[in-house]
Amino acid sequence: MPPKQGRATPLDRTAVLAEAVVLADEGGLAAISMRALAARLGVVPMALYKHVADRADLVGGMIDTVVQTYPTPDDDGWQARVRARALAARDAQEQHPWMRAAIDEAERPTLTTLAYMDAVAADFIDDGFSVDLTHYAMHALGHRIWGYSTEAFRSAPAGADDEAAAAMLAAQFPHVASIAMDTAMRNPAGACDERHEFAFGLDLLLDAFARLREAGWVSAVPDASLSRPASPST
Amino acid sequence: MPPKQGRATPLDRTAVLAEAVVLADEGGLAAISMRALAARLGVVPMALYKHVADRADLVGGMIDTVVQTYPTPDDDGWQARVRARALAARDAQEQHPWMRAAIDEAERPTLTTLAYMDAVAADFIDDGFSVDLTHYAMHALGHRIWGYSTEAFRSAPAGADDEAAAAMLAAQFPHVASIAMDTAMRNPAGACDERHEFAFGLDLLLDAFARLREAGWVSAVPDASLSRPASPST
DNA sequence: ACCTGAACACCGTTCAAGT
DNA sequence: ACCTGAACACCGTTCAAGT
Repeated sequence: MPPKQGRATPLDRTAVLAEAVVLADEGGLAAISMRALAARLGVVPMALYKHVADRADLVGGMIDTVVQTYPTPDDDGWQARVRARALAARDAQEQHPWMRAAIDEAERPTLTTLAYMDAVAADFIDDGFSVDLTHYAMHALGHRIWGYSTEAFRSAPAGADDEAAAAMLAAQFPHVASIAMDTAMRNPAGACDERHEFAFGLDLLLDAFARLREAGWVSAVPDASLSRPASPST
Repeated sequence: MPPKQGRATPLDRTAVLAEAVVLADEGGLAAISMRALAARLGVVPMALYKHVADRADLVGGMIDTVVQTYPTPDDDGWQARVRARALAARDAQEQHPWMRAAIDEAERPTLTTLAYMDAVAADFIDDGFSVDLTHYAMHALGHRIWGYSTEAFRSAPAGADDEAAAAMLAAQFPHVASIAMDTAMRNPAGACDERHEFAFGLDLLLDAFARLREAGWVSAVPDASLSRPASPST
C-alpha cells in the first residue's frame, strides 16, 4: 500500500467528480456522501471542500461530467437530430441511473446543462422552427430531452411475491393486470421493451410538432376550459 | 401548554401522515425526518415507529394521502376523463410540490397508487382502447398522469443575478435566450404559463393516441434504426 | 496550496425498558 | 397498547491548525 502521507497524486476537481460518478454507478445517489467519497479517495472528508463547494456542487459537477459525454448528432434536420440526442442521452443514462434523481435534486442548471439545452433549442430554431413553438416543444419533451421520461414506478408493488398475493392484486386492479398479461403474451421475456416505449412516446411528440409547424402554430392565451376553477370546492 | 404526559390524544397513522403532509408542504421533502416530524407531534422520534414501518413507509403513506384526494372525473369519453385526471392531479400537486420528489423516491407502488393507475388504464380500456395501445399510451404519458411532466430546471442558473452576468449568459446561449425573450414579449409577466404548457404537451399526446386508435395501431418489434449500436465506441 | 482533527448539530433505527 | 431513553452508526459543514 502507498504511504498514508496525503495521496500519491494530489486531488483535483476532475478526479473527485470522476470517482463520485463511479461510486454513484455502483450504489446510486444514496451512496454519495462527502464522507464515503472521501474514504474512497483515501482522504479525510474535509479535504473535498477544497475542490467542491458543498454537496450540491458535487452533484451538479457529476451531472456535468455525464452531460459532457452526450454526443452531438451529425444527422441533418431537426427531427433526426433531436431524436438522436434524446436516444443517446437515454443510453448514457442507462449507465448512470442516478442521473434522474440528480437532475431532480439540482435546482438550477449549470453552464454545462444550459449549453446542452441551448444545443437542443438550436436544433429546432436553426431548422426554421419559431422560437415560440420551440419553447412549447421543449416543454412537451420534458425529461425526454435528458434521456428518459421518468416513469413513476418500475417494479411490482410490495407483497406481490407469492402467487396467491399476485392473483389477489390482479383481481383488485384488473386493467393494470390485463396490461401485464398482454405484455407477457406479446413478449416471451414478459418485460417491457423500455427503449421501444421511450421511442414511441418521443415519436408521437415529434410528429405532432412537425404537424404544428406546418400549420403555422402560434401560442394562444389559455382558453376558458383550461382555467382553474375560481373556488376549489362547490 | 398541555401536560407533557405523552399527548392529549394518542397518535394514529392518519394523524402522523397528515402532519407529515403539512410539514412537507412547508419545508419540502427535505424537511421530513423522523426526528423533526416527531417533534412537531410532541412525541419522541421512536414513537413514530408504532405507526409507520420506516421512512420509506412514511413517504409512501404521504403519497397515498394526497393521491386519495384526486377526484374521479364525471366526464364521458376517455379523452375528457384522462385529461381531467391529469389536470386535477396537477392542481393537487401544485399544493404539494414535494410529491414529485416523493414519487421519484418511492420505488414501488402502494395499493393506493396502483388503484389510481388502474383507474387511468380503465379510462382507456373501458372506452374501447386495446390493452396494447393503453399500455403504450400510459408510458408516453409518463409523469403527466401524476400531474406533472417533471421539468428539468425551474429557475435561472446561479450567477445570472446582475445584469452584466445575464447579458453574458445570453450571448453564450443564444437559443435559450431567444426563448426567454420571446416569452417575455408575449407575456407581460415574463413568465411561462406552466399550466398552459402542461396542457399543450398533454393534448399533443392525447390527439396522437386518438389517431393511432383510429388506424388500428398494434405494437411492433422495434425496427433496426432504433437498436442500440452493438459497440458503444468506434 | 493542500490536507487534517476536533467539534457541532444533525440523521434513521435497534433494543430494552417504562407506564 | 403506546411511548420513552440510551445507544449505535451514520450525515454535512465550520473552524483553527498543521505541513
